[in-house]
Amino acid sequence: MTADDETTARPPAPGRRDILEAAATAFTRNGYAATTIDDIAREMGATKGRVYHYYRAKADVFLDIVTTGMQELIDGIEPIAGNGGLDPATRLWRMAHHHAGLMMTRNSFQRVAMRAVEMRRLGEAPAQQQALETVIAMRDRYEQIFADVIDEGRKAGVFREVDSRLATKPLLGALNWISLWYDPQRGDYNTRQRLADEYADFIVGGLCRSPR
Amino acid sequence: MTADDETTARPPAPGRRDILEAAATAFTRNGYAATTIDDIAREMGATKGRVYHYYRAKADVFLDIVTTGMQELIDGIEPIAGNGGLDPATRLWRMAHHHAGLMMTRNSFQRVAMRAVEMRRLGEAPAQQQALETVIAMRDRYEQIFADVIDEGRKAGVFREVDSRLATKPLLGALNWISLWYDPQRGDYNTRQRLADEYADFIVGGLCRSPR
DNA sequence: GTCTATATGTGGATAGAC
DNA sequence: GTCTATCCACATATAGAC
Repeated sequence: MTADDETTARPPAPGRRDILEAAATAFTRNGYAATTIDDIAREMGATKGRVYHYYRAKADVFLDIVTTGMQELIDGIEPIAGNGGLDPATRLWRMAHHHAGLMMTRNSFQRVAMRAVEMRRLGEAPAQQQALETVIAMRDRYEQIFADVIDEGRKAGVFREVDSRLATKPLLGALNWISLWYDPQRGDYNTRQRLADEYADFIVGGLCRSPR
Repeated sequence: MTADDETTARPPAPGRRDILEAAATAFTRNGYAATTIDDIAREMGATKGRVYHYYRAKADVFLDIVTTGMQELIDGIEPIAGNGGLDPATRLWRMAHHHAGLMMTRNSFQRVAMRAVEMRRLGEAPAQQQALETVIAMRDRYEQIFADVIDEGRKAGVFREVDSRLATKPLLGALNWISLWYDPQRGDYNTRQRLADEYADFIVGGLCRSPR
């Protein structure tokens, strides 16, 4: 294991943290293209000199938010998916529950991360293009973790006969959509838990064999 | 019923159709803010003079796409929701199926429409701001149509005990997400039907009483 | 109705003071 | 490490020819 493992993003350095938080908030408010570097700087009570001291370009700030967000997702569900002591339906329920939670508690980062995946290009720089494709690859890996658990449940007979890879689409679509409508200002711990419960029930219910 | 009914958008005039199609394609590719009027014009083999002959501003083009897309959604499901001859689960299944279909066959319009709802502002002009809020209102009405059918099914005992309004979130989230990953270039009629079937099954299954 | 200029504002990125 | 000042490219929107 090297310190520069390609498939694992490390948390951002302390100096960059404030910038990422401010930028995530600003991107969430107005979207990537409509957000200016001045917006980001103003969000943290500074000027753009500060931003450009830590990042070469706006796209790099964006990519750092996105990879951080994706890594948070992966770190959260991998231990659940790999817990062989639990049956597949329970694991899927907990994975969905955890994912839903992150969409709320880490709303700005996750909302920005969700947007990145639908982008095709992110500018002229080939390095940034490659970074964007790395993010897409992280998303694919993430979907595959869900697909594997679905396959286990299907073979065990608890889930319907579905194409597991395709089945992740409505499942994660429902969950990801939370990042678009949930208002992080509102709601306490309990309401978030109840909401995540509802989502997890809905998702596992949608995959289980029909009662008829 | 007046010709200028506030709650019903009419289809765009013929001269505007080409512009909307081109703009929807361009917005889908690069997003609203990153798309230039030149991009839109180039998309239809013209120059910006043409666009500005029909629309005062880029935001107006955007809003015309969005209201058209939302109206297509409403027109499609209202007759299904109002069909008293069908039980609630069947109606919900068909509504979900139809919605899924529009996300694929009308991908560019629907993808742009989905984006509008998450926007808070769309520029400085108050008229555009008001138009954006009208779109949000259309979305709310649309969600309510689903919520009403869910309530019927809940009272009839076929659906779980859920907050119907909240239940529309995972349901429509799963469906709307299609617009983000589906590639309209690929897939024929049959594959679209199969996909819509899967989604409708998943959604109705997620709301039905658990088999246990 | 559609085009080619062009006026005008704005935003990403850099240079260099402190 | 943070700031101010500035360059330069580009995009919206307009004016006016055809």
